[in-house]
Amino acid sequence: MARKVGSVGSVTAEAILTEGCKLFARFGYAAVSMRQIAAAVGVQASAIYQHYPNKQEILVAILNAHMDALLKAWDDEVCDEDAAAALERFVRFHIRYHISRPDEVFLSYMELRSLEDQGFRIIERKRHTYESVAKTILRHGTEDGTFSVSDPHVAAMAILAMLTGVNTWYRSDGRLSQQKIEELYIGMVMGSVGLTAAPKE
Amino acid sequence: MARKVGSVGSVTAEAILTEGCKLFARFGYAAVSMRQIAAAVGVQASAIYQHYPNKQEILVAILNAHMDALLKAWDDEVCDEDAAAALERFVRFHIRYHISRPDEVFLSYMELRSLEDQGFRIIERKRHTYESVAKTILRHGTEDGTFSVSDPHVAAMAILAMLTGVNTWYRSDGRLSQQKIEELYIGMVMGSVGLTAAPKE
DNA sequence: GTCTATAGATAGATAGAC
DNA sequence: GTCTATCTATCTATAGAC
Repeated sequence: MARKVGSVGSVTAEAILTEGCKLFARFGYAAVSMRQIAAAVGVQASAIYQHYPNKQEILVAILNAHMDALLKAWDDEVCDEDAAAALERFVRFHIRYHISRPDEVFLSYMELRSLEDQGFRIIERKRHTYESVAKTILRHGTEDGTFSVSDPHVAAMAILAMLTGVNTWYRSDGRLSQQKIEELYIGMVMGSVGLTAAPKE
Repeated sequence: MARKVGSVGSVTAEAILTEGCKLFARFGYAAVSMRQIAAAVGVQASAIYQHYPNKQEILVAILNAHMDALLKAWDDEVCDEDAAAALERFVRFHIRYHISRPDEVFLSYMELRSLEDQGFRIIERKRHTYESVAKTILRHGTEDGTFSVSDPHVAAMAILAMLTGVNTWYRSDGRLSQQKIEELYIGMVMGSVGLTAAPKE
């Protein structure tokens, strides 16, 4: 058959990323075939190559889009405030953003190993950029005496791991609301950097 | 060729788990072929089937052995002590144990999705058993007033994620000694449960 | 217990029609 | 832009020799 009636390339290209992300997150990059992705999109496998040169580039495109969106979302959120408020803002932002995109988050943590040289370097760089957001907040707060942190780098990695870990147990129909979860984690994060009371509500 | 001179089945069976673990951790379960595992062990692919009925059972055996060893190691360590000391002991234990087995740890977090029904249930049960270790320490410490924790379940998951996250950045030739890392994390964990000073040194 | 050989399925990717 | 058809490679797993 020739082109489907009403088929639009950009729609298919986008659907490949969406469905690929779901499938890769669920079964793993290596375990998912081009035919599976194509079936989820509603085209034949060969049609995918019109939009991406190979399977690897689909993964790179998914992770790239995720990291760009994450960095952009934080840029839109950030404002001038004291260290404690900035940390609280960051905790809320990270939890909210990551909870709402479980597949992208899981992929970007689990499938780094499936990236080949160039793709890996690009994604890794963006990950470091995001990590440095947390690190900078902690360093400023430590320098101005707000936080008691011996090692801002380790503290940033510890806090990020703790926050991202929400995704391993969070269920939208679970016992706790997202709001409540944010409060619990803010309490723990503030405690971990030496603050006992929440800075401002 | 017939049996290799000096070949011993139990040695091969063990080597399949060791090499399989390394390969699965590095490339992912689905991406690793029986031929790759066999080559690492030094036999032909078909020899593997003398020891494990299929690829899936290799993964199950690796994860099972890891979880059993982890639970046993904690059982050997645990003793009667107050909540703060127990939490400190747990933090040190978890970091030390997980840092020394990066491949097993990575596998047991990343490849749960590659487990089929029965294997998944078995491993998941053991993981819950381990999580309940942390949860029980936090609950007791909260009940006797040592800790300020609003939700022991969430706190346990948060602390476990934070501690396990060490594996994502730790390098044995890095800037920080294992001892120093333990101290840093103990400080953060104690802070996160509302304790400011280290309980005992 | 391990080998060689191979069956049978499925993978990523391409060619050419429409 | 998508299709059908197909190439070539590789996979898991088994059969049977030693």
